[in-house]
Amino acid sequence: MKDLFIMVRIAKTPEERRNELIDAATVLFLEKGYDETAVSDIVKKINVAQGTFYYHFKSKSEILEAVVDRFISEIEKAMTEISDNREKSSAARFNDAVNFLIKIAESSKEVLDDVHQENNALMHDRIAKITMARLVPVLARIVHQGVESGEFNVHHPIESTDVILSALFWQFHQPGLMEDKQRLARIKITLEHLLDRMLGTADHTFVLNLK
Amino acid sequence: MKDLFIMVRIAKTPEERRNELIDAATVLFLEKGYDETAVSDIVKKINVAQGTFYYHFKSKSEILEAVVDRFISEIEKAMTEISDNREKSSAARFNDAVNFLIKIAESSKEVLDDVHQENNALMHDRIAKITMARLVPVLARIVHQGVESGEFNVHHPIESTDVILSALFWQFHQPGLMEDKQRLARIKITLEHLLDRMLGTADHTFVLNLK
Amino acid sequence: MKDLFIMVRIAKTPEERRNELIDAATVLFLEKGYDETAVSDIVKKINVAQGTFYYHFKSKSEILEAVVDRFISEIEKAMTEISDNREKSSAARFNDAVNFLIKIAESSKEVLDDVHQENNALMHDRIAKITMARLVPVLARIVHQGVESGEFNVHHPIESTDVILSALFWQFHQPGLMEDKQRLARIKITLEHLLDRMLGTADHTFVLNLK
Amino acid sequence: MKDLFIMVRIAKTPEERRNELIDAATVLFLEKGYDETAVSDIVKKINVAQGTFYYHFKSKSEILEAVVDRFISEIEKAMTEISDNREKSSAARFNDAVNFLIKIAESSKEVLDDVHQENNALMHDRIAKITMARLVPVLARIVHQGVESGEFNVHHPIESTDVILSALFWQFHQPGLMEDKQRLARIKITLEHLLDRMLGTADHTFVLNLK
DNA sequence: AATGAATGAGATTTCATTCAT
DNA sequence: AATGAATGAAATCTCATTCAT
Repeated sequence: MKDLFIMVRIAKTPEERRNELIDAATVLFLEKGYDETAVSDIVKKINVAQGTFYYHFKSKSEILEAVVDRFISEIEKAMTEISDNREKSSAARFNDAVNFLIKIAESSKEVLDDVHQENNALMHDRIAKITMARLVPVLARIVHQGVESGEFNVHHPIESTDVILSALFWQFHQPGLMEDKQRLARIKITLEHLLDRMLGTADHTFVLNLK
Repeated sequence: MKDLFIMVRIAKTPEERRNELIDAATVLFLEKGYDETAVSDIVKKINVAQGTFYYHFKSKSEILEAVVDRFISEIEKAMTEISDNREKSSAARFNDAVNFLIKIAESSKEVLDDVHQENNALMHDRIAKITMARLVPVLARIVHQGVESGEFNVHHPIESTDVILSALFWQFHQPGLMEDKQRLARIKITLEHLLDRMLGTADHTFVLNLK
Repeated sequence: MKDLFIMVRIAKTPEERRNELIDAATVLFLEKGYDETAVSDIVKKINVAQGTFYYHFKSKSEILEAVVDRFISEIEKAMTEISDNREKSSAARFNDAVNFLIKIAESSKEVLDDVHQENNALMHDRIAKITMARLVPVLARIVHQGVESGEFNVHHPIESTDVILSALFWQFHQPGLMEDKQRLARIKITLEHLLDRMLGTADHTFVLNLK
Repeated sequence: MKDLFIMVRIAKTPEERRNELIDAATVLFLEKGYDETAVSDIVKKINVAQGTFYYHFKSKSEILEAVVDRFISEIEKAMTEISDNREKSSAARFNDAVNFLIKIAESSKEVLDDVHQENNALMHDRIAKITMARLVPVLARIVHQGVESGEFNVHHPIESTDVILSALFWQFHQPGLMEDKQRLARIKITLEHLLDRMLGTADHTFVLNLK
């Protein structure tokens, strides 16, 4: 049967192919984790030959880089938009930012079942580290503005943002969190409260989209 | 060279051998990461045959379990001691607990160079998750007592402890943190300050051993 | 816990232990096949140490020998008894012999599920070959006597017996045979009929216990 | 020596390579038995890398399947040809068929020395079972036609064929049979005679090529 | 007679990467 | 740009057997 069909060779622009590969890899890395995903899985998913992969990427780890980069760029872009929205107060923008992160966390939870979540330590770790590195400055700017406008009361904006973001990351990284509604409710209240305290805002300034 | 000598057969009690193996594995997992460590590396390190490993552990992942378990048991034990020290105030005990975690983080940093730290995502992730799960209750008890004695002002002790611990974990997980002395100093001040705010204590209640 | 009990060392006569080991091995070889059975399985089954095995048997294959030998000796003994029963006609004794083989086949089918039956190729093969070698003379004697008494009409008693036995062996070796009642009924009639023809007896001389 | 040369990479069509591998495996399985043959033996025999094997077969057992399949297909094809030869009587065709089986048995005996024959229990068993399943219908058809044309006198063609074939298989499976010329002669006469009786033909209808 | 920890060879399998076409 | 067969190193795990006690 295989012999009856001539494998049609579709040449695309390098960028198109690269993106297809990154798309496939993203899904697989999320589903099965980086280590558990073979290069052969990636190429099979978009029906190209093994060699094609190595035409576009030097190695398997290079595509991880690309996946992570693209993922983060998207987040960063959205975050920057939120941060640049001059129509909202600093507190409102900070609130938006946090809720955006929550949305991201939720959508990736949908892809990852608990069993596979562990396999993702590597990718999650990378994404988290890089995201932190890139997001902290953006959010810190909001904080800084908030301090200047008198909305926030914070000593070290950058470091505080760093600490706040790490706390958020960890919380949303916990498996099963979104399912335990009672716990989620307590976490919501706690986080909102702690944000108020850490940023020196009045109670109930922040409202997280956790339900 | 190795080939010229027939290995001398030294029988030990299973417990001894098991511990030797766990010791070796711990070091290697920290140095090179779990995936990058082969069972053959472990046995070579203590000069036993490959089969010896499988006499004591059913699989490679079983020894990871053992490594993690032992690591955490030690931490838990120390933490419980700190927490049970009735001679100190809640704040002092909480302070001790945090400094103990810092000490652990520092000593594991010594083993892990930055290059290899990434390989450790899996083990770090496991340790972190389990440690959190086991440590949160212990620390939360301190917080709870502090609330009762009026030292702390916290709404949800467990959730707050969870958030605080996650923030700490993340901070100390950051590569190169301990080397950047300036940043470290700012982080120290920030964390101390945020702890005060989150726990509702007077400024400068907490003093972290970060230098 | 293990430390609290002192493993009681029970010394038995070599013959007792040997037999225990053969018993265990027989069951395991039937259940899982020779290759799939580890020496460690055998010793675990009767709670003795690995070394004990090698005190009684030089090698794993030696115990297979022993298992097969004992199995066959039992068959041979029963067969000889049947064959020596001077109160019955040759045809009746031959009939008894065949039915005895059927009984053996049935009882081993009970132990072996179809999945594992394939693993038993080796043991079955051995048993079959040796059984044939030892049983053919015994049965051939009955045939010979039957020829002399005029009951049978056979040219080469030994070779004929050999052929008849091989046919029987194969038939009963077939997986699932005993379950397919319809087929079994046809096989029964066919075998009875062919036996009559091969031995030159009147129709319905032989009645096989297949139901 | 081998280490000094880098293997030249020769790409062939999957079918070619697959067949090369099956060829090599067939010989080795016959010579040493399935268990005793390592995948590394197979690839060494045709000078390809270990990985090449797994590019073409999912597992070692898959190539056993392939070996057996090909073996049997060849037999089946030849048998069908014999069976379809309308120019010969049923008896003549049945005779041809039996002689063809004898030829197969003889040629495989050449490869298998007695010592290694035992290792082949698994493969022989498989081949025998499958061959029986596929050959019985073909031969039974001849028998059936013979009954209709009045050449044979048989009650249950299928079951009778089954019994006859099993007897033949076993006989030719016996080690050393072909070497013991005297015994072979007696077996020849006996089989010829029993075939006549079982199929209800006149004496000396069948002539087996055993010498 | 018995113990059981230790041995070590060897087997199957995976997979990132290469390269001739 | 793409193909896909081939590579080969490396890894985990099994198990018959040994041997000091």
